[in-house]
Amino acid sequence: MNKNNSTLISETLLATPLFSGLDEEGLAQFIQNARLSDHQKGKILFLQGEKADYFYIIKNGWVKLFRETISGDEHVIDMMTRRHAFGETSVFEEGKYPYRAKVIEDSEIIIIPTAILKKQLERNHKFSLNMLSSMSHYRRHQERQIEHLTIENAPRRIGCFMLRLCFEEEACPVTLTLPYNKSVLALHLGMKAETFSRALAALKENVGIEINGSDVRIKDVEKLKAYCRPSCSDSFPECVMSEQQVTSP
Amino acid sequence: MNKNNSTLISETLLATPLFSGLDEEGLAQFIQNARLSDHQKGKILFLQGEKADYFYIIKNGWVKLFRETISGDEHVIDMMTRRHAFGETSVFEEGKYPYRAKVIEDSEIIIIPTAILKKQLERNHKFSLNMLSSMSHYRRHQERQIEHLTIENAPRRIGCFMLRLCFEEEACPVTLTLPYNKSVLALHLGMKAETFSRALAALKENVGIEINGSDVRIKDVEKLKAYCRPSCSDSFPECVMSEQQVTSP
DNA sequence: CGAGGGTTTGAAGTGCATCAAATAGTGTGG
DNA sequence: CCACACTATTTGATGCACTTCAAACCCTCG
Repeated sequence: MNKNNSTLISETLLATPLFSGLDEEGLAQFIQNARLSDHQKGKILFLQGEKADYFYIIKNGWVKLFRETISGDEHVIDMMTRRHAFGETSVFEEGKYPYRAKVIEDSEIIIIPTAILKKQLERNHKFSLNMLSSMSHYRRHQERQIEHLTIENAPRRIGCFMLRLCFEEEACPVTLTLPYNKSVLALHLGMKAETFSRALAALKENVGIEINGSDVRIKDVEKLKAYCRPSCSDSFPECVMSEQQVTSP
Repeated sequence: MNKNNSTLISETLLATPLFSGLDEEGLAQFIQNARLSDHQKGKILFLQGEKADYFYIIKNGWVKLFRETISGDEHVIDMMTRRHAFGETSVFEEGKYPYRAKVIEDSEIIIIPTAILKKQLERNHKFSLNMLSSMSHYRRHQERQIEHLTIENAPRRIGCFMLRLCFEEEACPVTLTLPYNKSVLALHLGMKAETFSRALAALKENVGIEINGSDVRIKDVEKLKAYCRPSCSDSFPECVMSEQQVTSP
C-alpha cells in the first residue's frame, strides 16, 4: 500500500462517525490493515451467509444491500454511499453476512478485516462507544422506515425521501438529483418501479415539483413538508434533520 | 428497598442479556439504584420527547411502545415483555424518549436511572459490549420486520409471528396463546384489526389452524412453515430460531 | 343486567401490484 | 457518428389486498 492510498484511507475513516475521535493507535490499527480499491458497477461484494472476513467503508459511489426471497422477490435493505460502513455487524452474526452487497455505481471502497474490528471492540472502549452510537442512529433510521412503510402512502414516502436529501440546502427553491436509478430507489422505498413513476407524477400534481430525468426541482419546500407532515409522527423539521449521519447497516 | 425486592431485581437483571456476564461491581451499581414497582394496565410510563431520566426492564407483563401521527394514526413500534429493556437508547437521543410507552397488561417493572447507564457505558467495557450485542440483535429484528412489511401479505405476517411464538416448543401439534389483545397485535404487524381477523380466518382455511379466542392450536407446524417460507429471505427455521432474545427497542 | 370494549362480518372503495406495451435513454460496435 | 441492442422509465388496463365504514356480536366486569 503506498503512502498516497494510506492518506486517502485515513481521510475517509476520520470523516466516518464510526471512527471519529478515535485515538491515534486505534485508528492506526484500522488504517494499517485497510485496503482501498476500485469496484465497477455490477460487482457483487459478498453474498448472504458468506463468511464475513472483511467489512467495508465507501469512499465514493453507491452500494446496494439486499436479500432475495425464495419466490424471487428482491428486498433492498439499504443504499450505502460515501462514509457509510457496512458488513461490520457480521461480528454479531456468527461471522456471516446477513445480506448481499452489490456495487450499483462505480465505487471506491475501503476494505478492512473483521478480525481488526473484533480486536478493537475488545480492547478499545472508545471505539465500542462509537459503534454503539452509530448503531443507535441506524436503529432510529430503521424505525422511521418501518413507520413510513406502515402508515405513509407511496407519494409521501417519496416526499419524505426528497426532504431528507435536500435538508441541508437552505435555499428555496431547491434542486436535487435522485441517487442511483429510479427502480432501485423504488424498491428501497418499498414500492414497484411503476408505482414510483406514478407517485412522482402525483407529487408533481399536488406540490408543484418539476422532474427532469433524475433531477428534481422543489419549488416550494414548505409545501412539500406540509404535504408529508400529517402522516409523520416526528415533528418536522426534526424528522428531516436527524437523518444526516446514518452509518451502520 | 427491602432485601426481597433486591433479590427479585437481581434475578431479573441476570436473566436479561443486557446485563448477563457483568462483573459483580457493575451489576451492583444497577441493582442498588433499581426500583421494582407494579403498574396497572393503562398506565402511561412516558411520552415521546419527554426527558429520559429512567430506563425500564420488564419483570412481568406487557408494555406497548408507540407513536402517534398528526393525523391521529397510531404506530406500534414494539411490544415488550419479561426480560425486555426499553428506554435505554435515550442515552443516544439527546436524553429524550423517542416514543411513548403504555402498560397494556398489569406489569412488574424495574426502573433504573439513565445516569447509571451512562456511567456504566463510560466505565464498564463489558457492559458496552453487552449493549452493542443486544442492539445488534434488535437491529436484525427490525430488518426482518421491514422485510415482512414490504414483501409479505397479512396472513403470512401473522404466520411468521406465530412461528416465532412457538419456536421453542418441539411438540407437534403446538398450542399457544396470542399475547395481549388482537387489535394491538394487528397494529404491531402493520395491519388493521379487521384485516387481522380475516387473515386469521384465511390461515384457518389454508393451514388448518384452530382458533379459540386468544388460543391458537397449530396442528401441523411444518405446513405453517411451508406456507410462510416462499416470501421469507431467511432460511427456515433460522428465521424462526433467531428471534429468541430480542432485548433492545 | 346493562355498558363498553374487543372482535367479527359485510359491502364498498382505494391504492398498489401486475401484465403488457410504448417510449426514452444509454452504451456498443461498425 | 450513426444504427442497433439493451436497459430504464412511463403509460394504460385490470385485478387483488387491504382499508374504511357500518353494524352485529361477544365477552367481561361493575
